[in-house]
Amino acid sequence: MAVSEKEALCPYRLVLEHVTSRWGVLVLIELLDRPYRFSELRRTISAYGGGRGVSEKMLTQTLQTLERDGLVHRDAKPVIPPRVDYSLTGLGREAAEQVRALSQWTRDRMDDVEKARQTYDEARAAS
Amino acid sequence: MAVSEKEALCPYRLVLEHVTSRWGVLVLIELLDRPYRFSELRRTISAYGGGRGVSEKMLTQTLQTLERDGLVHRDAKPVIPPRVDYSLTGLGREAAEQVRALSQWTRDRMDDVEKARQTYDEARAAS
DNA sequence: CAGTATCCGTGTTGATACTG
DNA sequence: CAGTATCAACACGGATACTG
Repeated sequence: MAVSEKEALCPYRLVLEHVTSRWGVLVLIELLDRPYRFSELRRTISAYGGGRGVSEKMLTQTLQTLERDGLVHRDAKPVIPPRVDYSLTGLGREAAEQVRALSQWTRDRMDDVEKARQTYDEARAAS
Repeated sequence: MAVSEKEALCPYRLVLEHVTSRWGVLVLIELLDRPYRFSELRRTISAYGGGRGVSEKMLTQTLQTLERDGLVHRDAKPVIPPRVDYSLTGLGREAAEQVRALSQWTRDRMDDVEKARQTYDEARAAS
């Protein structure tokens, strides 16, 4: 997420980093489908593949940041046990769509990238 | 950039992180305009605003990663003093355009974000 | 369930010095 | 000029324990 001295960065860079942050990307993409509850979101994202999932802490942090930026809407129902639904705001939806597009592109071009890597690695294996 | 255990992440997530990494974003956007030499790129990006600039190390790392992924082309001329030009590949240009779009969107919506933040902060200042 | 608070390992970052 | 190598700091991310 990057929160430290990045307060010193130009504001828009900051938002960009929130949006493109490790978990920010996944949260936005998931919420594009439908609203999610906290744990539900956690499970879904964790199952996403690769490394282990999000810690509660990181998911909380990510959601709070995105909420503060006005991209995510938090709806806490005053019931017991607690129930909180997260969804995208209009602003958030715009961002999420861009992110999804980039993510999609990456998947589409994966073959080219892998090929490029192979070429690169072979070239320097010949040292 | 993120290079550690992220080797364990699904490959496309990895590329996505390269592309959206702190300096990766700026490199791609700058190279969209024209080719740059190493130091030139370093100065331009550093002047970008906010925090201090890229360290040589980080710029090198970023460029190497992007080159390996086939997004950036490195043209090292065998002269003294050394001269190396960096430019986008076709693949890189596609990525860069997406990134620029996202970056542009962020700038455009900055006002809304700032407003949202203010609202958010005020709401919780009333604690 | 949905968080908060705290602590700690480790990776990423960046200064600095050096090389071709 | 265009890097590489080394080292130290610090922030990030996660595990754990606790709360409403």
